[in-house]
Amino acid sequence: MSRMDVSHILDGLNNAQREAVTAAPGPMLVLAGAGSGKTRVLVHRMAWMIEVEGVSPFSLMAVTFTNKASKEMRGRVEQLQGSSPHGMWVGTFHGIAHRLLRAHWKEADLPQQFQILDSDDQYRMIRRVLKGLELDEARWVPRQIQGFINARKDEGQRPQHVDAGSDPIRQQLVSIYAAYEAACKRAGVIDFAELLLRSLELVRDNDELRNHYRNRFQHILVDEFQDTNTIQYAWIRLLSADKHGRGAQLFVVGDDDQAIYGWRGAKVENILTFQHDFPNSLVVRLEQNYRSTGNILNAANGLIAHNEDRMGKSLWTDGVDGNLIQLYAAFNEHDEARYIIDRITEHVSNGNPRADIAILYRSNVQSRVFEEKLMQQGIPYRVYGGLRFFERAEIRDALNYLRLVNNRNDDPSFERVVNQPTRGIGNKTLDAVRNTARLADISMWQASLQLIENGDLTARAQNALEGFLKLIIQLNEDTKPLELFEQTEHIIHASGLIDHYAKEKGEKAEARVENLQELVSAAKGFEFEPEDGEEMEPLTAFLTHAALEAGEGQADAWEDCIQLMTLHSAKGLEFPLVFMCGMEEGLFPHQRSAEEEGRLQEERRLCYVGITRAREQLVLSYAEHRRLYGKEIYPMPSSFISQIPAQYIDEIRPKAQASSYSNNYRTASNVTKSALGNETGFSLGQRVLHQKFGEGIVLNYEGQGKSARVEVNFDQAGSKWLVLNYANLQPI
DNA sequence: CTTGCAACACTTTTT
DNA sequence: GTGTTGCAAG
Repeated sequence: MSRMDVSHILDGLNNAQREAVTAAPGPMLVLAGAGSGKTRVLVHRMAWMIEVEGVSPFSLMAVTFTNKASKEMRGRVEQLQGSSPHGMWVGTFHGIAHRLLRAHWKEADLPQQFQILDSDDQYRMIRRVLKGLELDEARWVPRQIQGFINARKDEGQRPQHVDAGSDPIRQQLVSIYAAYEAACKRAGVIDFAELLLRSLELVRDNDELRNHYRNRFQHILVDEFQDTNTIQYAWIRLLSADKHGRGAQLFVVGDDDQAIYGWRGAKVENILTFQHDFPNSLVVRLEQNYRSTGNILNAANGLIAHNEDRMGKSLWTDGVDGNLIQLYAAFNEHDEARYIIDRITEHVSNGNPRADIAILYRSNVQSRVFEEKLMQQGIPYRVYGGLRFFERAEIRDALNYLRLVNNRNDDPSFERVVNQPTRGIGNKTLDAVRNTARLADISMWQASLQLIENGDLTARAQNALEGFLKLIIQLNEDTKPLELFEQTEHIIHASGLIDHYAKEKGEKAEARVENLQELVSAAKGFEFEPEDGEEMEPLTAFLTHAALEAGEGQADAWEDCIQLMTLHSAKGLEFPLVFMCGMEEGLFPHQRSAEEEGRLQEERRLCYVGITRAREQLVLSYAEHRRLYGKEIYPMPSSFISQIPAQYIDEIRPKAQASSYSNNYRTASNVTKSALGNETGFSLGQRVLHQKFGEGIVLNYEGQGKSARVEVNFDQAGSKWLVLNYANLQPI
């Protein structure tokens, strides 16, 4: 090999990173701690392969879990390389699986224009199947069935593979699974799990194709390897090099300490399996952290050390120790929010951007209090999660019209839009259609035609149904010559969808109309970029895009605002100032995870993920009293707090005096409020009304008799000390 | 087919 | 406490 300048690839890498990037081709496991520069390693590894090893980008594949991650990876490769290397496959597992299935739809036994069923479509489909089987939804809960089917698929099991034994419930589940598969096939649709399973079967059962791709891909890089499920790993494994070196070299990067998706089928064990499957694999640990202060890292290390079955890793930094982690014991969730927002206000008034600040919580309900108070104070914030653009009802309606116009046998779409807007096709008519479809094993469209032809319906129903069929046929004719965005525009108008929403009142309806218009813009701006030999109808490409990339959450115009999100959504992100709230037993670790040791360990990893999001300052908080789902609870502080070595924690108490009370309070969590016993007649956390200041919450009290005072945090006026004798507080 | 009311449940989320 | 869903009446 001639000497070449590789400094741009290697400069700035530490020893471990360098070892990973420059390792000779061969199976490789990189255990990358939080903030240790794993994306960097992946990207530089690709550059190394291309520039130094002389591997063609055509022979590289890089797989991620999210679109965001794959976009970032692609962007950074371009940045490093100066241009986008062509022929390289960078994408999500689902994206790449989809690509394979489009290319080999015949071999995969799919219709050429197959559509993707997202979770919501899938749920509806399952309910239809249950109806068809005349099963009671109360007994056969669709959500559970959906979970069952997806879990089977994630394990690689078809209905015939599931061993139901003599368990009648399980046998029934399997037959529902089979009926669901048949329905999907009839409609020409496949769900998310099916994308993966089908492409696994494709390369597993088709020698020619498998050999083709094994010849093509010399290197496969996998991000977030700890999140892979059974079939994702099996799929990579199929393409990987055998003992003769034929196939791809695997370069997998992951962190067992950040495995937080076990509940959705991810198998951390794949890390161990990998080492077993590739005994000659090289293992590199990235432990130097470039994100957080020493104290934060030590806290994280201390906590995660309580987990068993770890690969073992310890983060360190050559940076400063920084501040201690602060712990605030709040009286209740309002006090917790008040404290955090006070801190935020202070931080921002020191000239820091709001976007530097994140409030992290275990479950979405917790965002409410913060939202209320932030809104009240006019502080801009953004809540992650929630419905995304392509998941909104009106958008799904429109897309389903597009789908149905494109493929009349698409039953899920038929069902969704047949009476949206209402056009007199009620349940009775639909039941007839469903029954006919089921009995004759035909689509609802065909069944409708048959019913009309045979005159099996009442005149009214027949008219309405015929009207709908004609509408779809008309839409199809009218939109044939049009561009995608014109098709979209025509369909939302001619179907009556947009009028339907325009007639509804309220802000919500207005937003829906706007969203529909936005959909037209999205279609206009949508450009399908085919890569080596990919072919897709613009409409199919657009629908695929909608299913595979549901769009941004609250895609507000970028504004400098406080970031609110669950701990799960925070994975992969970082913020200078992080608040982790609701650090309480039952909330975090969550009640439902408490019973099993394995699930508890996953909660602990989630806590570890949260801690390692913080760059400079981490603030933990818990409430001694919380209103949750309309019930009063008096939780214990999270066990995770005590599992962080005490020397890294700085306890901030509202008032020393109050804390001793509240400590008693906590240990006697089942004792009633009156047991608090003080002379003020008010209890901590109680809501009170003041003539001038309005409503507030009792935070603290001191003194006795005439001099007794209470501290009240008023919703509007803020925190004040009041002498009880004069204040005339009313309990609420 | 729409409206109203009662029952219900209530981690975490990407594709 | 809130939002969604199912069922029955209008």
